[in-house]
Amino acid sequence: MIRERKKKRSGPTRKEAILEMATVFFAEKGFRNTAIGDIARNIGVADGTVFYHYRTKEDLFVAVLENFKEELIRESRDYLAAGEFADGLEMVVGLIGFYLSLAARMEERFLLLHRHYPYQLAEANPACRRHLEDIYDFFASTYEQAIRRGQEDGSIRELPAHKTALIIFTMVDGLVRIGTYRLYQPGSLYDELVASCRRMLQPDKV
Amino acid sequence: MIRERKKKRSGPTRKEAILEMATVFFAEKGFRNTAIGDIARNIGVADGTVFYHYRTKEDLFVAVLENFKEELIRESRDYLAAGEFADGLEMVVGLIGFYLSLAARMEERFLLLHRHYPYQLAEANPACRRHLEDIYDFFASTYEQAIRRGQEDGSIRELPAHKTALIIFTMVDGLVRIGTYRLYQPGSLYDELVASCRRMLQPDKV
DNA sequence: AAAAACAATCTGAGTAGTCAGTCAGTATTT
DNA sequence: AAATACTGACTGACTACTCAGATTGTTTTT
Repeated sequence: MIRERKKKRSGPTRKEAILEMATVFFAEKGFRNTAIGDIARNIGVADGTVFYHYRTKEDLFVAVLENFKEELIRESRDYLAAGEFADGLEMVVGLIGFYLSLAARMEERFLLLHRHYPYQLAEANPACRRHLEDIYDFFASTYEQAIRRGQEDGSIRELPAHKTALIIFTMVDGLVRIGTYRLYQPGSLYDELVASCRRMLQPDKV
Repeated sequence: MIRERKKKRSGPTRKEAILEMATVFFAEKGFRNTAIGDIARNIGVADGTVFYHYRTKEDLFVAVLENFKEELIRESRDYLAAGEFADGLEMVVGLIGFYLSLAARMEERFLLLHRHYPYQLAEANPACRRHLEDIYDFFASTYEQAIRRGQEDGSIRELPAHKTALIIFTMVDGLVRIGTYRLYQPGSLYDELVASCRRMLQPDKV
């Protein structure tokens, strides 16, 4: 079989192609409903090739999760580095908008986090658990920093920063989930969500 | 085989036993990871018996969901009928507490709603979709009623009742989910959640 | 430069296992 | 006798993973 050279920068390597295709399938159909053969066939590769690069299906899943985590965190860091926020409260609002835009842009991949499988796997697989914790810790601590900043500059009232961060993150992530389920049309909730958070965080008027 | 009589009130019928055991397995292990044989073996019944009462595995799942929906709504109605609330805001707070206690009491069954499978099935299976919509509509509209009542009695400010109801429900349900995943210890978030909601809903002090 | 040796990558038929659903026949109830 | 409830061996389809051998890429030797 004639195969394109691959080390010489001609697109993704096969290992990368497998990871990408696996991401699509795991997100869209779930772990159990994805056959290794689905992935292999879709990139024109033999089943065995998948197992050459990833020891087991589970390993492949964890690699997909790790890859997604890294992209998530990288993009978020970029946003935070570029963004200038008037105060802590505006930073919280900015983060909410960013998370929602990220979820819209990576809609398919976010499904990975909104399925039950990874959390189940996390109980038996420490690597999986670590990736999930990394993701949640990253966002929770980012919200927390914004809240503390707001408390210093007076845009946010005194309240437990960590707990409040978790509550806001839960809220925003829940909104994304509702959108995915298509039980409600979600888009219109954004403005109200931001307004609710402002009321929740702002100091009482004096 | 000697079999206990069943129509004569000696415990659940076999059909009911199958439904119960299926609930446990679908909730705990998911649809795809539950084999009909698991259910049958655990109640000492042949595989064929399950298919005698439920045409397919999918039908059985929808029956489980319907059953859960009915219990959820029945219990909630009982709570609402019994509860006396000082005003609309206290009713919202009461509902939050009730939902969390329900989720704790039916922890296993709530997993049914926190898996992705039912929402995926809903896209192809109208009965499944209807049950999910019934559940979400019920809770959303209950919160909405409480908010409207609060707006009449002055305990809640002017805000879009329906959207706010969805936001609060999302928040509370998200809290339950976080608890299930065991990534954070959730219990301690309850007080802060209620405090956040009060701030979100209360009129500005004048 | 060609050949040979070595290493890395890939292949796909094969294995062993699982499981939803069927059905012909048996047991129980009415 | 008829209807209903139940059985469990069987079928057909699927699938994770293996492995012996093929192909390709790189390095060393001649």
